[in-house]
Amino acid sequence: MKIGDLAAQSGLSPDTIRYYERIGLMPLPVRDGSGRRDYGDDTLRWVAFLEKLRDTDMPVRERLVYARLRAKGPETAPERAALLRTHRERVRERLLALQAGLDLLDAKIEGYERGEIR
Amino acid sequence: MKIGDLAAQSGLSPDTIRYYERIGLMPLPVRDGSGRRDYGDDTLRWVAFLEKLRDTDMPVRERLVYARLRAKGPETAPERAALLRTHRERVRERLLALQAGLDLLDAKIEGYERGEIR
DNA sequence: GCTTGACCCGGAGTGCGCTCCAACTCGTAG
DNA sequence: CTACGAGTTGGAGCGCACTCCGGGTCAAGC
Repeated sequence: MKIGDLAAQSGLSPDTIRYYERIGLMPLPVRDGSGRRDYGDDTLRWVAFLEKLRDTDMPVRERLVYARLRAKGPETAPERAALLRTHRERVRERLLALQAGLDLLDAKIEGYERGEIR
Repeated sequence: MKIGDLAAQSGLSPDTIRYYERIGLMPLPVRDGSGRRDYGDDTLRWVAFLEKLRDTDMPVRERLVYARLRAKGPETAPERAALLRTHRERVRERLLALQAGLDLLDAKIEGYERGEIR
């Protein structure tokens, strides 16, 4: 799989993929005969997971920590789990805050609909 | 209320308040005898509302549109309501995505706990 | 009367997460 | 054989949302 294919299938741009590689989020891919990046399906799954983490607002720095632990080997599994648990707690809080915001919006829109807001 | 008091009560920094004023998010406050900003409780309520919108990821640009409509007068109420409804839809989607992310985290952490992840 | 601390202003700087660019090299289709 | 599209690199640039800075003013407490 070339970078363009990975980009198409992951939804990231080639530039973003190279950027992720530069900062260490993605492992250095093998290169084909003429120096082009060649990816396997494992990479696609990894990128997809990274995107899920991003979607939950995990900052790049933290995804980086996770990536480095993963690269280090299976013995880092407990650390990775701990990292995910910490992050999960933040996601839960964010979810609550967002729900509160949604409730406020509902109330505010209600107010507009009743003509109570000037 | 001086800018420091408003900052303390709203949780924003004085710099952020002045920044909001510069870009038009906040109305120009009255000044006391020596040129200092003097705020009333109405401003505190407005700032609090702005923060709630921010907490739901409404971008500054959009809060600005809302602020300008509000400043324009009561006849813009329908437009403001429409803006909030559009935003609410985005918040709902975000909430779903976040919930999906949370589910994934749960599953992943489960996997780590079962020792299924290398 | 002097120091202190809060405020003023305009503008520069910061951190994040990309995104774009120029200049180059390839492999393939016509 | 050549034109094209997709890839390569290092580095610059961008949009967002603040955040900080320097140099100044002013009112109140000691």
